[in-house]
Amino acid sequence: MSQNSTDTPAAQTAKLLVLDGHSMAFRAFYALPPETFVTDTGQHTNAVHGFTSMLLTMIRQQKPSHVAVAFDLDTPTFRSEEYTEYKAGRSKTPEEFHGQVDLIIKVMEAMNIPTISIDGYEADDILATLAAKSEAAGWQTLLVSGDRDAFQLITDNTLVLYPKKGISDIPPMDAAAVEAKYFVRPDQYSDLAALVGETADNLPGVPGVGPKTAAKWINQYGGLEGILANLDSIGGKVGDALREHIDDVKRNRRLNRLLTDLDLPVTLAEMELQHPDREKVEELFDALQFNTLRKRLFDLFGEAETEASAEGHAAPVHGSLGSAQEIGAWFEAAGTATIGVALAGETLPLADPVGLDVQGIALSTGDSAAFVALAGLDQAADQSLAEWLSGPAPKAVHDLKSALKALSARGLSLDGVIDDTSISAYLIQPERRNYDLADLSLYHLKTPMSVGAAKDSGQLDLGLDGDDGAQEAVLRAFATQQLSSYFAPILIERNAAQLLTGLELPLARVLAEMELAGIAVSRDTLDTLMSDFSKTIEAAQTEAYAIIGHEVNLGSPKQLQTVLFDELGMPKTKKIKTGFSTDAEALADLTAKHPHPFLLQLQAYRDASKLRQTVEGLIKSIGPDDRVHTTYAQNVAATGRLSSNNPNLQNIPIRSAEGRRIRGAFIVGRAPGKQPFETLLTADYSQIEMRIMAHLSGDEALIQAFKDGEDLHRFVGSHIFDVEPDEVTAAMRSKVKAMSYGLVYGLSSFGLSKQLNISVDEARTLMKDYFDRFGAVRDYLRGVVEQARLDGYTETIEGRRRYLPELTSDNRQLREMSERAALNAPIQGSAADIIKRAMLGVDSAFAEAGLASRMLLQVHDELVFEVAPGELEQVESLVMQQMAGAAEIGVPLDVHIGIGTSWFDAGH
DNA sequence: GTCCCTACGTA
DNA sequence: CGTACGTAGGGACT
Repeated sequence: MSQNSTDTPAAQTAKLLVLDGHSMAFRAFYALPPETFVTDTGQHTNAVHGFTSMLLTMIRQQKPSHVAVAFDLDTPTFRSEEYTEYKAGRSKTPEEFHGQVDLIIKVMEAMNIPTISIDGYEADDILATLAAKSEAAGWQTLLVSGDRDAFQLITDNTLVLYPKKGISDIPPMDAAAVEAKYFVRPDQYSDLAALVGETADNLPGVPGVGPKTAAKWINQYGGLEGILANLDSIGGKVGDALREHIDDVKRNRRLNRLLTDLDLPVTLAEMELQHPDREKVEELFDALQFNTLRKRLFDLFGEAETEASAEGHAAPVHGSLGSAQEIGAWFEAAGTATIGVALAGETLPLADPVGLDVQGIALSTGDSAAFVALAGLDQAADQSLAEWLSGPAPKAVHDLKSALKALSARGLSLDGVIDDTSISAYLIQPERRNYDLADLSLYHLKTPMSVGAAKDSGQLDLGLDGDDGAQEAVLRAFATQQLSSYFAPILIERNAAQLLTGLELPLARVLAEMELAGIAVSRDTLDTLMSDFSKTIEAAQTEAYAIIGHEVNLGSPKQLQTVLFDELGMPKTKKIKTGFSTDAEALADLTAKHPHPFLLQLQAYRDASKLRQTVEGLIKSIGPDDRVHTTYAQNVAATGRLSSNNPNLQNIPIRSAEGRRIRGAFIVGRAPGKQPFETLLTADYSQIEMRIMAHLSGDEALIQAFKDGEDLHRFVGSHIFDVEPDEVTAAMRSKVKAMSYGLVYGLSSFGLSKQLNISVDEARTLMKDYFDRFGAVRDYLRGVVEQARLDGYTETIEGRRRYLPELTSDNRQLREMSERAALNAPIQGSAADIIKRAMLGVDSAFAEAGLASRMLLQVHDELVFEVAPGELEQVESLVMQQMAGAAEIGVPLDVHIGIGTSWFDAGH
């Protein structure tokens, strides 16, 4: 325990940081997903990454002068010798954890940080010994451990960091914190733990005694010794239990006492924090594929140098910007770099199309961040900000469409946007389910979107700790900037840069306007429908109950199964996970085989309930402007289509007469403060997918048919049934239609036979005849899958990719599903490309012509417009022109236009 | 409250 | 055993 004088630098600057390596590695392991952190060689690195990241954060935050890491060994310890069950019952370490501790030790070597382990003792004993040495030298000590036993070591100069869950930014525990939590002093903590027991170490305590009782006794008798001396005077059931388990308590206390007098192979002085071995770090981090961490590490150690040498030099502007001068200076300093922009504010109710009440704007380059609160800006500052936002300076945002809507409510515009990371992430990975910024940051940058990580990059010293909204926005701005610069080369490599800049980003602006516009609805019409559908529902319900003689929840498939298959003894339908299907197809089947009045009432109930549900949803979403504002998602459909939600206006009924009535509730509206619009106009592509199929396959016969403007299905029918076009019957035509569309989805002969209610043989013949006549289509469909297997992706006419790794799966079901997706994606996706192109064209054409008419809805192959008075002719011609001219695909793009004061009327 | 399942509306 | 979506209720779970 001797302490020679060379071990002792100036006491006021020395601060020792010691980590319990194993326990922190475990914490890191469980905090980060192992599947995200794996090298090309298959080595998992999540624990290594998390551990290193946490260490860097601590070095940055705590600024220790000395650092060491202690590890347990696998060999027995004096504790397991005394008590063989010590730490027994712990689950085996997960497969993915293997090898990671060795890697952590290598990282420590590269960073010149000593690692210590001692045979027969645990890491916590090393921590205790080091704390004692440090204490004796008059240093400060920070111990990082996941073991609560370390609390006994807390003094005025020794603190313990006990990371709760994962690795979070929590302050170190001091004596006051221990007392607040456990009601005993740190030096009494081991007494308390001995009484209560420690599950993690498999040390049972006194049954029925928790921290509260233990603390009470300790405070009453001064500690375990006092309790032992007064054993007999402790009453109650717990007193009996204590006496009964007193040997356990004594054993616990012997085992949880940490040793402070180990002989260590390293002196305190040798723990002085040094510069990392640059070469070793480069080599190791290359192997581990730690690119972001490498930068953080070198930034951290590089920064210390520059900070020291650059004293008196103007640091980059950090912090809250309040004046025009500050704002200008920050942009000046930022130069021409792309700046991440994120908004802070209050989320508005779901029904409000604006979404967010903007209160501030966060900005971030790679190494400097700032926040501008909108409130309290003087006119000059306001103008300076507005000009920058609407100017050409390159910006990256996450979710451009939302930002545009929110800013427009503040009279602000946003230009110069070169990236929307929610879209670029989608173009890179179109199957991903969520594009939350924090998830993308973790997945792509391997960096949690946390205050700690940002601070390590020199980003967050803003003095904004009190303002969560601002701080969070700065974090988002930073993560957006980082992601954007990470994505930029990937987008180019994947041929997606043009798609982003030339199509999706401009489209976000068009969609923002459509969402803000919404579409007018007639509340009266919807109310009428509501009551009509309700009447149908009630009548069907009453009848159904009467028929079976009791009530049943007609909306419960489970209860219906009982009625249909048990009570009414109907033949079994197709099997589903929870029994037998009661879906519409199954009910139709049953009606054919086993007619029963209950089935009719059930179907009537189903139909009307579905419609009422649709109407109810619409009524709920009517805004104060008597309009419904949907939200389009640009990054949901894997094929490149848009999707619509809140409410979904892409699935408003049209097939049944009753359902179609709902379209009558969507009506022409009036612009605020202006005269009413004149009419609605719908424009839809006819058979766009078949035309794309003709184009992609290059089938001359199909192409010619489209060029000649023939009735496609009649034309195909005449070829495969070998009759004159006017001899194609309705039945033939509908078979051909089903098959043509089916092909686009990868239909099998089995599927076709089921759909058309014909034999599989007949279906097979039908398909063979089709492919005999249109051989290029068959060749194309085969080729698509083949090519996709080779490339790993399919491509649309705009180069939009869909990645299909499962085309080579051993699992047949997965593989065949991917094959069908591969057939469909280029066709559905190209159609999506074309209508998106058309939307941009229409938007520009309207703007150029100075029209007040506007686009309201997109339904995959249809656009809905509100036409201002006197503009009908122009709108019709521009829309036709832009939609038909959206792509040159060797067959004409036929556009059908309808006009009317409601969507229903316009659709006829 | 959350999740899965079934069902069903659209292109 | 036909692609792509969003929504809603039931029912089982916490």
